[in-house]
Amino acid sequence: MTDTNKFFKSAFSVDNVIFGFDDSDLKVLLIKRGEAPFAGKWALPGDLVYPNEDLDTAAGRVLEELAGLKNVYLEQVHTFGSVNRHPLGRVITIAYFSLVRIDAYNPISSSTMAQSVHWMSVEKVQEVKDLAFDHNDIFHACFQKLQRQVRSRPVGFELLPPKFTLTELQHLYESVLQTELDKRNFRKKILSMDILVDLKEMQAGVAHRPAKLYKFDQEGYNKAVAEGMSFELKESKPKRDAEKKKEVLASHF
Amino acid sequence: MTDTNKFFKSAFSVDNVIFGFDDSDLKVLLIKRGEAPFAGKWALPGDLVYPNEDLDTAAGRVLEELAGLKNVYLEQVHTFGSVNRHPLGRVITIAYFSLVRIDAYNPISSSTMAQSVHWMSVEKVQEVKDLAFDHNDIFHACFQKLQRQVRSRPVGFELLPPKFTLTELQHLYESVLQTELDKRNFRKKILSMDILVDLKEMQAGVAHRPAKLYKFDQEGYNKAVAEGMSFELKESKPKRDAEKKKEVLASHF
DNA sequence: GTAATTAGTGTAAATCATACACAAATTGCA
DNA sequence: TGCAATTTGTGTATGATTTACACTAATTAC
Repeated sequence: MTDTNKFFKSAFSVDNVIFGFDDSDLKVLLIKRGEAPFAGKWALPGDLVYPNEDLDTAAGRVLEELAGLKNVYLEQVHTFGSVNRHPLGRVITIAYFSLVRIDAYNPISSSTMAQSVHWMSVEKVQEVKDLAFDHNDIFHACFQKLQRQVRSRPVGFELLPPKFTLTELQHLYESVLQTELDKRNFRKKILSMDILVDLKEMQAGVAHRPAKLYKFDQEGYNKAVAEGMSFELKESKPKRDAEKKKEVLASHF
Repeated sequence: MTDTNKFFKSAFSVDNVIFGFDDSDLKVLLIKRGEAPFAGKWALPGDLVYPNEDLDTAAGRVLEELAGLKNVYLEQVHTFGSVNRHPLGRVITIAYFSLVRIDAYNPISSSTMAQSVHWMSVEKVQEVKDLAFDHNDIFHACFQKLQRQVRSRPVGFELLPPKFTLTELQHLYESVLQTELDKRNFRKKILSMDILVDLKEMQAGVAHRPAKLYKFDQEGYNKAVAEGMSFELKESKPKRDAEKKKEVLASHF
């Protein structure tokens, strides 16, 4: 199947779609390239994988070098390997996404890689059609994966600060799913999952009724996962007849 | 991000978990290796990617060289790149799975790669713990992916002959999901999806009441997909109290 | 103290999933 | 010829889940 003397000049890199959540906006960390190819274009952070480095390690390294963050949630998404995707040679790239708390973000200015780093909202990224290389495709694949993930894992907890309100959590889900959710149904559901702890604390300094604060219950989550629980989400928009039809088909054997 | 002079001696391969369905058994195509490393061990079919070849093309080529099959359903699953996964050098591999009809399988005996090729049932593969390289991990990842896929795409149609009975289709689903399904509920559901055409033909030559034959309705499927339909499956085993609890959590916002 | 703002809460109706049993159609064989 | 064996094909009632929806409570700013 493999034969070392068939090796040819090639390399592999990792690229990382780093998601953060900030003031009701889901954002992605991009770098403005200073050098050719694609000088001046926005690109996803990435790097070649070192000879003695596992792929996941390389993706983690990129994140650490760029944002000073260790041990964040990281997931491999897809490998992009079109022959001509890189102008300087045959370079395939393994795409990852990661979830970070923007409030913990700690840019290392001395990074040689970071010419100009920017948290861009996903809406904006979706409008920028000329990211470097095939990074539009990579972003798209990773965002889609996140949207699927959020339905089966309470992915939100990596993105929010340690204490948060139910409204903040709901807004996070709405940003990820790019849809609106019904407040009462959302609360009913998420509370029934037994993955939140009511901190018996209140929000302070807001010009309206203060909200209760919650934290993520790691134990409750582990138990739920062990029991094979899945976390599903559905939008709450009013359904018209045409839309209702779909749902008939979406049901189960 | 990348710099051609940083290239080091490395390569990438594709490995392919080829699923087929035969007499109520889901099977995988394996090759018995004739040469070191791992001589005598079962391995997944794969090959190095050629310098001017896209990844998907390479995966398709492996399939064509080995089984004489073109244009089959092929999907990238995961990339495996542990530093020491290959004894002869740094070789990462991009894993694919494909779905083929065993009745269309057409082995090319002159293939230099094929020492000994065998369709092994997934149950058996799950018991064989010493596939070559990290192929146990690769198989596992691909089978899991198939199990997820089958819930959101009518994946079965690539695996069955053009005309089939509902019972055959049900057995296929049961093999993939490794569970039993309720006959009446399965039929109700799959027929409601509008992806099957009743051929108004009957099975012949069976020593019992003959079943109706169906074919896959490509148009109906395309339409359903366009409408954002999802195809979900659930097992039909009796639920005891402990199990019922999970389902409460599995519901939707 | 009043306006503005957001938090927090319950219920009824519709839909969907599940559990379950028997008659019909064919072949093989006595 | 007909009876045993086998598999097909079909409907309904129950419980669970999802959905839609509106008002009161708590706070700040002025």
